[in-house]
Amino acid sequence: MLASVVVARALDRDLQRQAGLTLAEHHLLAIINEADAEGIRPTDLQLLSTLTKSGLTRAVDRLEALGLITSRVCPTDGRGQLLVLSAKGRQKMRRAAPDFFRSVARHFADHLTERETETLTNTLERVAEANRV
Amino acid sequence: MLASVVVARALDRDLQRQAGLTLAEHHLLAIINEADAEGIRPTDLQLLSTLTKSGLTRAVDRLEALGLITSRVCPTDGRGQLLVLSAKGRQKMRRAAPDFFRSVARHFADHLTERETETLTNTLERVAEANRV
DNA sequence: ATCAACTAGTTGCCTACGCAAGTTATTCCC
DNA sequence: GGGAATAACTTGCGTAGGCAACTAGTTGAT
Repeated sequence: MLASVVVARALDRDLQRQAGLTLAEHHLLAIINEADAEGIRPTDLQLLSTLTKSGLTRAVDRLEALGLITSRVCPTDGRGQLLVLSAKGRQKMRRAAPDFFRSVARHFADHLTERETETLTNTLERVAEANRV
Repeated sequence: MLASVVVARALDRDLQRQAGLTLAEHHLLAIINEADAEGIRPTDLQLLSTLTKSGLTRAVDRLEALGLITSRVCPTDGRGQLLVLSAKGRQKMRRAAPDFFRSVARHFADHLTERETETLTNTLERVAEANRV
């Protein structure tokens, strides 16, 4: 817990200084960025993010207000939305990437051996999965 | 990050139901409980907690208002305090312990082998240490 | 076709907590 | 021993985000 908080805080600080983004914002943008071209549904986004439904609604609203993503009603399900990065959002992510990678290396990855990284990834994925409701 | 959030949420939910404590509160109480008999200073507490200075001030205030800890001015440094568990606080922790251990096992520990636990502990301690400012 | 049961998101309300700027006590230096 | 520099908290302010209750759209059973 301590490690996760301390790393999150460091990444957040760097991101805010270097790209004007919060770690949470950056994370959502990253997930959306890697998603299908026609967009991602908030429900699917939630599975990959650390936010709850309500938190996600508001975060998405903010990102949209910032002009970094756009949303449209899902054509196959009128209740839902499809989210995509705007041009501005894609640019922001592209420009933020180098600094972000350095930041992750510096605050996290550089402190692990390859073997440890592998163990960490495996076990923590399993733990996360086990607690998914 | 996802694993830490998901586990924290599960522990928090269980603790609130079973002991009426949040995970953050429980964690602070646990640290204070394991500290020296004459008490612990907020500054030292902070090193072991996930909170910042200001967050800690308020959390301590809340715990004191709940009657779970008591504070007195540190005799050797008038700027600081010494925090100890009250009788009520010690009782609370004692009663919460069995459920809490089960909760930790269920949501976290049971999903790891001994070897993995060791790796995790080592690497994450190192990471936390590296980011301590 | 209709109505119940479910699912996707939203909103009201509330609280914890971070940041940065105070305040008071301490230490250090000359 | 007096005054700058530092340390230990505290406080004002702002915001993210959780919970629970709501709305609206979808599905499934009869």
